[in-house]
Amino acid sequence: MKPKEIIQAAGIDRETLRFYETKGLLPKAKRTSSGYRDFPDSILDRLSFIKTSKDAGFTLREIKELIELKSKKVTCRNGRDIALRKRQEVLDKMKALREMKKILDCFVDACNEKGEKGLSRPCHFSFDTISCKFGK
Amino acid sequence: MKPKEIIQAAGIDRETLRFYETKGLLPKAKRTSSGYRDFPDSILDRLSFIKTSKDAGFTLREIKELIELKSKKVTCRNGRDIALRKRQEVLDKMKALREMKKILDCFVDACNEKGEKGLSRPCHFSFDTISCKFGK
DNA sequence: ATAAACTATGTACTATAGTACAAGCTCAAG
DNA sequence: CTTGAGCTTGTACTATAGTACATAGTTTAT
Repeated sequence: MKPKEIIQAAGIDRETLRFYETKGLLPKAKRTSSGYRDFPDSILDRLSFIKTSKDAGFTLREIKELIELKSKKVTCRNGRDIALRKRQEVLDKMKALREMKKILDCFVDACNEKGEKGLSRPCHFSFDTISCKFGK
Repeated sequence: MKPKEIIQAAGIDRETLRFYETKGLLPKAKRTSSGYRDFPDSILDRLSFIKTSKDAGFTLREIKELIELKSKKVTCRNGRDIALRKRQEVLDKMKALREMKKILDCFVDACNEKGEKGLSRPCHFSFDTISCKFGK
């Protein structure tokens, strides 16, 4: 695949594609006679994996480490253990999100409890002290 | 509270405290006669809120916006709607994390399926193509 | 054949979130 | 009354994840 096809299919821009390439996150591209890059179609899976991982809050460095588990230096056992640690990080992040959701729900409830008139006025409670008096 | 008490209680360092202060994330500190800062105890709630928000993947800019909902310019209705949008972002992040967890689970299962001998050898499948053939 | 679109490379710039000094006050203990 | 821990301000530096631009070569459509 040529750059333009890739960036259209993956929804990233040319510079980001190159940036990921310099970071070693992408499969090696063949070169045409004139030096144009020709990536394997699998690059779309790779970019999709990068996106999912980024959305999950992992850095490009971490993503690279996951990608490199395929390398022949890493045994399945080591790879599995690394994956299990990452899995735990994911669970921790989920916990943080549940906590955040709770805080936001409480804030919303506190606003709604003010009724129609209250909703039109400034709200003087703030997130950091609200700590879910509303039993959520 | 004086800086040292705060950084010990909150587990951040002096420079980070000051950095947050310059970013307008912290309550105003009174000054002692000699110019030392004296923060209200509520700073610990604030720092805790910042931590939760950061763990949930929000930027300091976003966190500041949430903190400023208390300002008198914002009605409860507007504040509530902003909170509801943030809540949706949290739900989206949760979805990304579930997706990531699924990928990691599949990788772990794929490794385990190799058995004792396989676990000691390199694993040649990678995350971006594994796409949960294992029915998770 | 020539202009427009596409590509490669290199460099520079941005924003975010800190982290690391350095110089100079202040306060509390010995 | 001095010494060290703690404080203030300012400045500079780092890493991450891009984004923008300039220059130059290549392909494609008219």
